[in-house]
Amino acid sequence: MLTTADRKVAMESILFATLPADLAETLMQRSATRSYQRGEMIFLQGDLASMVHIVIEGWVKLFRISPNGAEAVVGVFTRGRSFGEAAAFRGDVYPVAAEAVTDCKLLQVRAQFILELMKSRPEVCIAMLASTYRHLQALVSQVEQLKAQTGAQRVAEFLLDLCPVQDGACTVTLPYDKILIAGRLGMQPESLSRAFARLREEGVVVKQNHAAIADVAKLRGYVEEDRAASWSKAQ
Amino acid sequence: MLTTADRKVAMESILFATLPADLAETLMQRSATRSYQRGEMIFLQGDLASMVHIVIEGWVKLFRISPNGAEAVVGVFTRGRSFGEAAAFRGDVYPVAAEAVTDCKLLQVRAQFILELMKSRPEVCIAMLASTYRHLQALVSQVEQLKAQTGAQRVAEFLLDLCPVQDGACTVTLPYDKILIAGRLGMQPESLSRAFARLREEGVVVKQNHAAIADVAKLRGYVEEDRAASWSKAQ
DNA sequence: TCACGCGGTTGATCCATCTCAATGGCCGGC
DNA sequence: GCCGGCCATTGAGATGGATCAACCGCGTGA
Repeated sequence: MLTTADRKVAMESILFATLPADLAETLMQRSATRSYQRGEMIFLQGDLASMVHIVIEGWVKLFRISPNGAEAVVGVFTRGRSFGEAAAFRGDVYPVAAEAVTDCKLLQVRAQFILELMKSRPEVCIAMLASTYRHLQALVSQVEQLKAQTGAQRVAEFLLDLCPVQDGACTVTLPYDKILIAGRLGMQPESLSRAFARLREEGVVVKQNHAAIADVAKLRGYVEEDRAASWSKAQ
Repeated sequence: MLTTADRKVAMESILFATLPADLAETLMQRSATRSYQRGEMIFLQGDLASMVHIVIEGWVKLFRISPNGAEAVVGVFTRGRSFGEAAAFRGDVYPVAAEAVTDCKLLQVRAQFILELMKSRPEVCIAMLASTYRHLQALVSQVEQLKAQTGAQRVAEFLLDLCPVQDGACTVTLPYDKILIAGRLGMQPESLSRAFARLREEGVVVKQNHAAIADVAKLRGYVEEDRAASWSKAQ
């Protein structure tokens, strides 16, 4: 059931935010919410895609199992993020699998409804393109990070993304457990642990699921350091 | 100037292929081609995006300069591939830079024209979504490869993508120089060289810009091997 | 209450890749 | 034809991260 609060989250989601209110309302009325338990699969890689999903509550992990059996986390989403649009609009199969990493609640919209709406209202298209664009952006920056940054730098950037402020001190809450953070950042849990240890000398203290950053601007400086620079510092 | 052959390439591009012929024609007439020399910048990361680009001829590299100065290649495109859609439709800035890696010719369409067309013809939207989806797919699989495969496996997969056949022997031409291939695969030129050397024992012989694959199916097997398996083989 | 399992940390070691350096082949200009 | 520069390859050493193993703290359930 969609509560008023749920409705608000959905309306502010990337998918619906740029949509005229009446259209969003129509879509929502034709959609269902569904709850998943932690660990439950939402869909599998290769499943036929008929739904677009919007996270109302909780955390969802998108990942791919590569032929050699390794798991690669492609995204970790929480409230307001939508996923599955691209595949669902094409009536294609999902290129990734989705799993609930906490108990969670999703709003699921039949892609067919959206497609029909698109035919009559072009602004729906723009909204859909906008949300796909967000995913594209996120992936581009993920590729950049994987290719051009060390583990500790990726962790630092991850923390900065959680940070509400631009400078000064700040404490952030780690949104999900460290194993998943490690996966999201493309490393092993042990390496994440060591990355945190290394960040300690950059003024980051992690305790439980909280990270205290002494100086946000300084940490950003660390992310922007290249290897040569960090080497010269070590001399 | 658009020759008949150029026109054909554009019509078969991801962007136009799913578009009704009359619409594609309209767009093409309102667009210009432009040639770039090897090494010339097409646009910079952060430039205001007003054009959608379609490669008619040659090769284009999309890349990001990360804060620490390292370059991360996000894509390398040739004829029929379009890029810049997402940013241009939003009137946003390009999240990546584009450079001609060979002399090349592009068809450049004002995003504004496409947007106007979308308002009257919803099928245009679907075509745009489809092309954005292709980019998304490519990025997802790039992330997977970076996270879950060794360098030599990524190189092998790159070769297999170039392969026109499913099994047996095959010779492929490396489409651009090795430095760029290395960048595309997220490694240094030296590492690419060593990866080729390692693939020699999988039946791959590289000479100049040609790679001879003795057994395509066997190479695919190598890609799907995980580290444990290759380790046990070494014993 | 205690044993157990799980998430997380730490240590030791190994392996892949980066970096720096040297060399060899190819091509274009003179 | 020769020279210089660029690309590609190879070697040696440094480094980051993975892997394997041990260990700690905590919560849970018998």
